[in-house]
Amino acid sequence: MDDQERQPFSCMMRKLEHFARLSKTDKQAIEGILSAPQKMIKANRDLVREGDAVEYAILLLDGFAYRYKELEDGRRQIVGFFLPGDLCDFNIFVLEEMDHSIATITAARYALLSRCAVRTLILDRRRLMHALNWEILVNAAIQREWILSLGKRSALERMSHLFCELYHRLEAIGLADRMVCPFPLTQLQLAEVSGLSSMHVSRTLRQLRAHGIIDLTRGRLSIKDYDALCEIGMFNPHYLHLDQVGAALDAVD
Amino acid sequence: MDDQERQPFSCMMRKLEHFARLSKTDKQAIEGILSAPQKMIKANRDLVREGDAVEYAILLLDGFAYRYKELEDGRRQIVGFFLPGDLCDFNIFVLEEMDHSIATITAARYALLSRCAVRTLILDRRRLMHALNWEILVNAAIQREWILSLGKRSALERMSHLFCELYHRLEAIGLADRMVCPFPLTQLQLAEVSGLSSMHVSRTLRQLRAHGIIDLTRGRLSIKDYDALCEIGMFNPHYLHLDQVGAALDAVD
DNA sequence: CGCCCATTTGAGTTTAATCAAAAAACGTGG
DNA sequence: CCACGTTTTTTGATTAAACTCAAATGGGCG
Repeated sequence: MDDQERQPFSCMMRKLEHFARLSKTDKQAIEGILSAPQKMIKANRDLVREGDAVEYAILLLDGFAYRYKELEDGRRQIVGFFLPGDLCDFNIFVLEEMDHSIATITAARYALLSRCAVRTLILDRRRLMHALNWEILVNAAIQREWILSLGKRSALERMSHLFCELYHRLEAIGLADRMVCPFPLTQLQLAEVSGLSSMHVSRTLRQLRAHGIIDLTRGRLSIKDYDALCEIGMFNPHYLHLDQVGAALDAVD
Repeated sequence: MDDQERQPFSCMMRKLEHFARLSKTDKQAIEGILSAPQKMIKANRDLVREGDAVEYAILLLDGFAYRYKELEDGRRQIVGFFLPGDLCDFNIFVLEEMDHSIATITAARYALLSRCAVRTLILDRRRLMHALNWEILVNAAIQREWILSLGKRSALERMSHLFCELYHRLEAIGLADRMVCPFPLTQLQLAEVSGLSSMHVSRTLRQLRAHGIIDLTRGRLSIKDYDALCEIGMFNPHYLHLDQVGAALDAVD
């Protein structure tokens, strides 16, 4: 939350470069979004609420956020994360109304992209469209993996898998290094992701800590035993498709 | 599984027309896919296996299928359904390898679409691309709803919600009418969708039956008390976005 | 008809939820 | 920098939902 302030788009570019090698012009196109109005928002605020009209795509510049859905009786479930550099699904072209809400975890900075801005970005720059399509597919893969977790993994497995996923995603945008990454979720939020009660999250974390596998304090996750964590969570990073480094495509305009 | 055999593409068209009104040329473009090789497959067979190279998009012409993922120890979870008219996510353009498998529930007929065929379909026909984009978003919304179900709904709520979802999706392709629809899933498959054991599925079905809410026999689901089913499942069809009938767009080429 | 698969049922167990309360950490204003 | 209130985390005891194991029943198909 401090480093990338200076290079506001580095997260997005770093991520997209896992999917396609970007040319100078591509990068300039992304930087061009800088002209869009940038906004700040505090932690624990709704960015978008279910039922809102969809007029802009949100590009998260820094901070953590999440999508969530609620049942009538107030039970709520986090259905996805939103990390720096993530472009909230650009359903702006098709859907009129949000069917879920987005809230911040930390204070955040974001840009609102008009339909026009997104259109320019993807129509003019084929490679960018390719990279963004890739991202959509990866997001779908992440959702499938969450369904698998919720359906079949135990509490311990589920949380281990989640730590692995988020570590990899953060590493891909340069926010994780040497098995340490920011991790600003409260245990209540961890409970809302994992479908567990917050008390059970606490107990489960204790187990992972007791076995010397992770250390999670003051908003930082430190993975002490990555192999064990992967094994418990049955984590295989392949579905994130972050290992391509866009090597197949060259970056000449 | 009998009616639509005669009009092989009606399901896909019916579905897409919920998203955009299609012109004659659009429909011809879809019918043009008929030239692609059509294949038959028996019930309970893998159509695509995790790790397979992605060379074709699959268009299911009739029959039911599902996507699933497995853990190393064999636990498996259904992560999505695939109904007549569904075009399996055309990741053909970006991903090289399947990260999940697809299997049939019933005997099925399908077409394999080459990259080229899909490209023609969506590049030439803007409205079709629009409709297909819409479908991708609806699929993402369905996945979010599943995550909510698995995370927060009880066994009874979860199954009720699933019945509502599938009824609506089947109705949208003309396979459901008067609260009756085909429902060829075994209880074991229902268990693999809902994250429950098959025994618990059986008990939960008994409850729904006992309250006179549904009747599920010999592959047919009959919803006796739709309002009660919706209320139990906290189902709101809005997220399926099937209520537009593409009215906003006219269908002139 | 008989075999195999799917479904049902029961009993006992396990996992995770709930309820309740204490302890720790955090943020803010004095 | 400390005291205060708030939020978050931890812990224990109890309960409930769903699982497992086991066995019986039922249906469909060759």
